[in-house]
Parts: sequence; C-alpha cells; structure tokens
Amino acid sequence: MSVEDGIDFAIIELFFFAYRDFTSDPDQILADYGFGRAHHRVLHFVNRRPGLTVAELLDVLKITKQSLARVLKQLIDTDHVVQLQGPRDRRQRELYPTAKGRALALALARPQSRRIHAALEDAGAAERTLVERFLEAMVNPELRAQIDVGSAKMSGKNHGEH
Amino acid sequence: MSVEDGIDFAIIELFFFAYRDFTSDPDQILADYGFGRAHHRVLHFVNRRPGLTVAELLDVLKITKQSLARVLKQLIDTDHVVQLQGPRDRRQRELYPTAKGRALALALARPQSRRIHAALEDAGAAERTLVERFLEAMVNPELRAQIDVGSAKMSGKNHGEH
DNA sequence: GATATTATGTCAGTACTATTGACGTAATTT
DNA sequence: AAATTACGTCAATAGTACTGACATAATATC
Repeated sequence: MSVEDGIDFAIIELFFFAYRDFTSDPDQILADYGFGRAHHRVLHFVNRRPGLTVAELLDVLKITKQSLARVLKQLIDTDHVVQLQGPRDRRQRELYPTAKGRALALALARPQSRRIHAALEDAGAAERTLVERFLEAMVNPELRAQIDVGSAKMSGKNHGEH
Repeated sequence: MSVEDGIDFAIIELFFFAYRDFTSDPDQILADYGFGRAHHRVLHFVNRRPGLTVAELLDVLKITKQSLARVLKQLIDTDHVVQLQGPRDRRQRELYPTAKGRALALALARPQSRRIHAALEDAGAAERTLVERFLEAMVNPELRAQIDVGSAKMSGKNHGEH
C-alpha cells in the first residue's frame, strides 16, 4: 500500500506529478504571448464566469489585489478582457472576455482537456463521476461554493451571480 | 456534462481548486520555518528517495541547478538534509534526510494525507485504485518512470536506483 | 598520459508572481 | 455629513524561477 507512518505518500506524489504536467501544456502556449500562469488563471475564470467582479476574482484565486493588478491590466491592454461598469453598483467592474480572450482561453484549455480525456479513456461515466467527486472532496469544504462548475445550479450559458 | 466546445472545463477547474487547497496545508507549516514550497518539494523527494543525487533531483523537479542551489543549501544549513559523497562516483553527492528532516517531511505530509483520506472516506479499495490510476495517467508517459511510488518495484525501505 | 566529459557548485543578471502597506477616488450606505 | 465599499495605484520587498558563464574535481576515453 506504500503507506509509511500512516502517511499516504503515493497519492501525495502522484498529485504533484499530475499537476506539474497538467500545467505544462498551457505554459508553452502562454510563452508565445509573453504571459504566465497568472494570466491563464485570470483568463480562465473571466471566461468561465463572465461578468464576475474584481473582488469575486480575487476571492476565487486567493491572491491580493496588487498581484492581480498587473496581470489583469495586461489582459485588458492586449484586448483579451474588457471591464464594464456594474449595472447595479457603478463602483464594480464586471469582467468579460473578448472574442480574442475566449479564443485564447479555449486554446489553453484544449490540451488540458485532451489530457483528461486520455486519462479517462477506458473509464465509464461512473468512474468519471468518481474522479470528479474525489477532486471536489479535496477542496476545502467552506470553499466548495466557488465551484458552480457543471453542477445542477448552472444549466444555461450564464452563471448565476449577476 | 458541462462540456462547452468539447472542452472539459469541469475537471480542469476542479483540479485547480483541489491542488490549491492541497498545497495550502503545508504552506502554513513551512512559513514557520521561513521555507517555501520549493523547500517542501526538495525535502519530500530526498525523504522519499534517500540517496538520490543532485542530477536525479533536478530531473524529478524539472527545475534548473541554479534554482535548486539556494533551496538545497538552506536545507543543508538548517540540518534537514545531508550530502554524502557517492560511493561509486565520488563526484556525485547523495542526498539524505536527517532525523530532523524526516520529522519535518512527515509533519508536512500529515495534513495532506488527512485530506486525501477524508476525500476517499467512503471509497473502497477499488475506488482508491481508480483515483491513483487517473492521476498516474495524467502524468506524461515518458516521465512515469519517475514514479516508483508504491509500485511493486519498491517493497523495502530503500529505493531501487543506487 | 593528455584530453574530453560528467557532476556539481557558484556568480551575475533578470523575470514573474506574489506579498504588505499606504493612499486616492468614486459610489453607496448609514 | 460621515462611514464604508469597490477599485486602482504607488512603493518596496520576497520567493521562485530562468539563462549564461565559469570553476573544480572525478571519471571516461583515446
């Protein structure tokens, strides 16, 4: 079972290797744009939750406003993301991907998706669900609310919170 | 299914959240030592594969010699890791954890292991195997050799390659 | 034995991602 | 009117990573 001292080193290590290679695919694409992983994360969530505010984005990414600033500015300057004044609260800036931003987000997600499909190749729907449950259970319980991802909550094209 | 444009955004995002929280536990402990995630990774692999050489470590971590230098030096200076001259090739430096290093490695792994166990709480052995297979399949095929982790190859306390 | 090559260490310079703290502005709430 | 909120920005710093260059000792090769 490879458990020494009651510690599950096997999955700890597998998780490290899996994530290392999972992020290596988009990293290569990002390099062509002069972007880094931070840009990817921001673009991903803006694409996935169009209209989310700066504060919401900070909460999801668990970084500070100052860390986000440079990255977001670059994405805006390169026309991947646009800011719109919040309709209810004009202090808020709602973030939306441009067509260019959506295209890049898609290009970055494609190799990752391919890798996932390959890993689940001869797995059935039940096994897929199991992997999803495992990953979700690895997230801090109080933060699972952030994952509306593919749950019943969200059936249309838009997310729930604006 | 939450698949837009044929892209599996659900698992992509879950993987991000899961890894973010998975690394957050040891991060807090590391802060007390003035260490970062890089120290954790080095200490983990030195602990797991005692006697591995600097070159092997660089290959596993996929970083450069210069990046490793500072981190490894700090771990040696703080008596968490020792270097021994290679017995066959005296140019090589074999890396071993000290008792102090093993204790820290264990302390860092404990919350991660707890998180994994909790996530697999009501899963049987078959489901556990499935998760392991999925994570392993996410790793680049040519790099799977690095994972001796818990496979049949390694049954004793030592690793295979020295 | 002279000459590669290898394993490691180190120096200098740079980049990216992140941090904390402080301050400013506009909009909303009390 | 005053406090709070949402956001932006400036300055300073840290951790992790990079490339390139050079040095040393040990091993391998011709």
